[in-house]
Amino acid sequence: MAHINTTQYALLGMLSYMPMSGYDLKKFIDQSISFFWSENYGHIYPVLKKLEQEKFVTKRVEHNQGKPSKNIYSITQEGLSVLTDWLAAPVQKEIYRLEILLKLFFGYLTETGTMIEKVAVHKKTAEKTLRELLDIENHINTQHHDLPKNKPPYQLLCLNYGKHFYNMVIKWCDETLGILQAAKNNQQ
Amino acid sequence: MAHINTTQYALLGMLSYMPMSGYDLKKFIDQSISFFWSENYGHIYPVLKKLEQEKFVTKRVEHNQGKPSKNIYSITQEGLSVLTDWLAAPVQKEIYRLEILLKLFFGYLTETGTMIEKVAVHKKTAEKTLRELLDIENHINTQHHDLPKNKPPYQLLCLNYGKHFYNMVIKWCDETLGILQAAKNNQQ
DNA sequence: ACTTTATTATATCACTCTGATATATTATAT
DNA sequence: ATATAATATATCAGAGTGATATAATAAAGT
Repeated sequence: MAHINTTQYALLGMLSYMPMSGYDLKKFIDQSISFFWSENYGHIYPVLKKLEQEKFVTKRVEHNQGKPSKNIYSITQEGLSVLTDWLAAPVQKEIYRLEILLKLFFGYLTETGTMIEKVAVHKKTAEKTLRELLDIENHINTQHHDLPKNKPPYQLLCLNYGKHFYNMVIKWCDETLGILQAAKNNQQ
Repeated sequence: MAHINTTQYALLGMLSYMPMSGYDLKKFIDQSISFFWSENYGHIYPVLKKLEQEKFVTKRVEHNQGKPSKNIYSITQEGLSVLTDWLAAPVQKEIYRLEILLKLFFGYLTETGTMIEKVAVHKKTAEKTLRELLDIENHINTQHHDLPKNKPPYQLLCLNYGKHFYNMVIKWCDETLGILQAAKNNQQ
């Protein structure tokens, strides 16, 4: 067997905020947790169907003028229960597959300049994502939404991970670029 | 279509070091790049078969006394060529799926103590991996293997990423645990 | 008026990758 | 003599990715 299906819990968690369609879920995920989690239609729709069969969500059809109809899913008591069970269960082994590092590991097979370019692009991407995260943080901080009293600011804790992560990536890129550039200068 | 098959390049890259069997490849990967890359038998064997059909590797059977026979794969000139082409190609979009953050994001649905435990375990795991990385670094530094002159120390650059990453994770865990503990004390 | 393009919405498919299990051989420990 | 561990390959169900197909309506360009 593969990993347990984590997508179902991601969807249930998002539906605990509010009832949504598959299309809404994708948009919501992309706009809130995309820096550490992603889902795609090819998985969302079949998983929603499965969750409905298991009675963890209920479906109703919403007819909209000016837009196609959509299937709105709501989480059930049973769904909320399996979601909180999952929250308490141990985290599965995290799998990292960092293609940038795989290329760098085999860097000796190619020109130093090729690797410099890869790392430079990686840095640019990290800087862009960091700016987006800071925008989100700003957005959360300026809107005075009533956070539940005495509950930790979970969204900000996640965001803080992103800030730490991308700052670290930028720092590593700078260090690495320095070493690569020095080696390249030495070659000439 | 899904992502392009990156496993084939990981295997070709490893075979550029020396000819190996599928079993050897798995061991080699687990012992060298497991902190940023993983492969498993269920993928290694079919990909090796495909690489052989495409003439990017050749197979010979090695009969060993005391051990089962094994299929030793060697990279061909053509294989080396597609490998270096891949090195020069842009890095695919990196996909992050951090289950620990997904749980934390939905933390408001459960007890603060549950989330404290998750983050504490995460910290312990990071500390253990960091210690393993430092052992590998020590190992690389003490063995005086002749690094190619004027070539950047690519293995150490990758390792350095791991050190930055796990140190960052530990720092974030400490910050997060402080905030969660404060919130919990406030609840009582 | 007509066509193109963008957005909303769902479904499906080929392919990648994961983790478990099955099978077989030999070495080592009990 | 038996159990266990290590070596070695193969296979399978299921998770997850990204592309494409389909269809409805809105907006924009010609």
